[in-house]
Amino acid sequence: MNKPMQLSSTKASSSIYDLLRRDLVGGRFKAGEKLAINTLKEQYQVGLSPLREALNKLAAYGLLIQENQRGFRVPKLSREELDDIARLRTELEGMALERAIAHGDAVWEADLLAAAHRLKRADITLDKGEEWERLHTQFHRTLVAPCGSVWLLRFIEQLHDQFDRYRRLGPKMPTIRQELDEQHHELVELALQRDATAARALMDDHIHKSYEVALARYQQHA
Amino acid sequence: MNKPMQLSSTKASSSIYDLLRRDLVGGRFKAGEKLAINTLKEQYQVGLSPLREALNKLAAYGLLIQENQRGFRVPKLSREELDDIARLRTELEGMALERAIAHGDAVWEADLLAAAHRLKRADITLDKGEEWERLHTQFHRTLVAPCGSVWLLRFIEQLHDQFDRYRRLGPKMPTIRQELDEQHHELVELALQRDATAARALMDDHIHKSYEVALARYQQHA
DNA sequence: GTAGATTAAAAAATCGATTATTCTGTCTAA
DNA sequence: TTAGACAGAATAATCGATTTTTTAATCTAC
Repeated sequence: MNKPMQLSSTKASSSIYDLLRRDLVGGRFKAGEKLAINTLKEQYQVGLSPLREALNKLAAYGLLIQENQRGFRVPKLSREELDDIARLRTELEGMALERAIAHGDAVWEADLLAAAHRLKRADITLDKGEEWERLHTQFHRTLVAPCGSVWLLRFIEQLHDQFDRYRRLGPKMPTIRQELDEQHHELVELALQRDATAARALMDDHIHKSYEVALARYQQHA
Repeated sequence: MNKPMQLSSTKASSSIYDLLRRDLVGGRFKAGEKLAINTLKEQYQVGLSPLREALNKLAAYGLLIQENQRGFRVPKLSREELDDIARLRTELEGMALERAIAHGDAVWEADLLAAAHRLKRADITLDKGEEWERLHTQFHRTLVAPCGSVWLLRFIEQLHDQFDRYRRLGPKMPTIRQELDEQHHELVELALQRDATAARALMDDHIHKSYEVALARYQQHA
């Protein structure tokens, strides 16, 4: 009766999409680099059709540039774009956070505490980076989840991915990382207290600090 | 020396993407409808591969839903989503308009006047609908173009397409249409006067009026 | 009757091969 | 010496066929 209900799709095209997205956000490809489809085919062990379908989706999503008859390339990075992304994140995530605080219920409160806790644990146990990244994304997603706007959430997620292309250019910076981690917990507190104004202000600051990290890394070239 | 510089890509995948996007926004498919790929292949006279690549892009863009192993379907419409889209449009387009008014130069002013004029002419000459739609989209695009944020423009365009799925459910309504057309010209005036506050207020009202049209059409079923 | 199994038909996803386009290095003529 | 033309190699895009999965219809046991 309880069907297997596979969470991760068995579709080749979907799994290669997830892998490529992760690798593009994580910086395993150089910005501006041209993707050699045949090489990817071997590296990821998939056929041409599913691979191309995944690349097309990623291009529509903004993680790749598709050029007329010359394949796909990784978008370049630029100071201007980083500024743009950070500014929009501030606007949209602030908006979403206010709405989430207005509408979030008890289940949300519990989810939020859980997400923050898991994130802290992953940080303490010094788990490998990819897992921390997943939990970090999940935390921010949970924070704004009950904002009531599917489209707003969609745009925020897209901007997060774009932002992370910059943030993840360099290695960890323990000092600033700790500061940002503390803000995660303060965000939870303010959210539980339903202090939308203070929460939004803190979110602004949180994004600004992350922006400074990302900018520093970008300027150390890549 | 002057290369052909084909504006419309010769790529089958791209042209079928444009066609399908236009038809999805224009309501030539029923909401919730399942797309029969083989039928589409014949109707649009393209091969399977370019067609699938276009469908994948449209799914990533939000004009189609891709289900695990059962193809593509047209997203359902809902009152909640229409409200969501209209609200976000108000926020994002207002933001973009303010920034455009702050940064737009003399070229922008000229483009704006031209776009508004072309739109008015198309309306008077009662050109066929598709051309008016193109000019209308172009006008709104021009209005916010110099906002300085590539990502904001991208999101606004996406929301416009989504909004139009509702707005274009029914036939023209001449009375309200005229009112909206007048607002286009008032928007140009306020933009040229660099009155960001008034322009934003008018834009809010413009979107709200369009929303009422879209809502009425949605409620007359489809 | 009805729930569950079985199977045939339909449709989706993928593969392997073909075609079309772009890129690269070499050559020629001014 | 160098701009342009050309040919061959590399790569992208597309096609036709195959494989896999879902859907629908029928059957069987209770």
